[in-house]
Amino acid sequence: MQLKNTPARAAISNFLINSKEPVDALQIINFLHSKKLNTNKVTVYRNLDVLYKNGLLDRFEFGEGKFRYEFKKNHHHHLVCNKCGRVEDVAGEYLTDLESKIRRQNGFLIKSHSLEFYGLCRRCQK
Amino acid sequence: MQLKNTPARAAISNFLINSKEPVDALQIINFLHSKKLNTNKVTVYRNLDVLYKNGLLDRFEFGEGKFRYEFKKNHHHHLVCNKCGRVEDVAGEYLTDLESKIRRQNGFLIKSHSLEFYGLCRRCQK
DNA sequence: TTCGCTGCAAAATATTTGCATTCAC
DNA sequence: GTGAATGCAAATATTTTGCAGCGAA
Repeated sequence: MQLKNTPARAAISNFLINSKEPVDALQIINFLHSKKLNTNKVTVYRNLDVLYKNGLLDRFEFGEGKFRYEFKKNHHHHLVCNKCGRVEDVAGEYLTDLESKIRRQNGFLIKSHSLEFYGLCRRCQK
Repeated sequence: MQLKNTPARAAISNFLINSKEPVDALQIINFLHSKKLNTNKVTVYRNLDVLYKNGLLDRFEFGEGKFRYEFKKNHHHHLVCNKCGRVEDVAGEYLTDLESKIRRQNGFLIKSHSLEFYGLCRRCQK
């Protein structure tokens, strides 16, 4: 499928690119409204879907009952603060040893993994 | 809070204990209905909530947009098959080295982590 | 008897679908 | 012009809340 560059898509992509942490659909909708770009929420969901399916976005769940998206970047994991909700990145570890062990022991062919850490960020420990 | 042993709670707990993989609310509701125990879905959700908050259940998300629960057992991770949807366990690795590295480098205090692998189970590779 | 549990109705939240119209290329 | 994108309304899926009555301990 041939992706087109519409104002809504550009704004959504821009917001995602500039976000410091994975964002959910509502945050995008609120941002667009604050910019007087009154994009319909359906359009936001459809854009997230298309961008995700075309491999431009990564999608995560952090135990919140909703999805969060971020522009694809180097493999990394997330540190989710249980207190303030902030999400920080931590450089990706490929878990290669563990994955080959699983391949040997379970016969399972791993395509991807998802690793999140939960706890207290530096700021919230004080 | 003082937990009581009601028929609904017993049935839900039993189903969770006997399940080979984490289950969602709907699976529990369907099971109860199949047993002619027409427990209301609200009761199921409330039981999951109470059992989870009392530390009897673990709660996971596998990128499906809903929660799955399982009776608490030894620390382990999940192998989620992208084709048939089956979930298998893999013995827990504590990621201790990685966690202390994160503690040092990010100042983040880790309380828990969640690690899921996605790919193809042995059966679905054939 | 008390406090937790349940059912029912309704609401809240997150996401998806149908359809007609508009727009990017 | 064609296929993709959008808006609106409506629907679906998951989960939560209010309230009155019931039941386990």
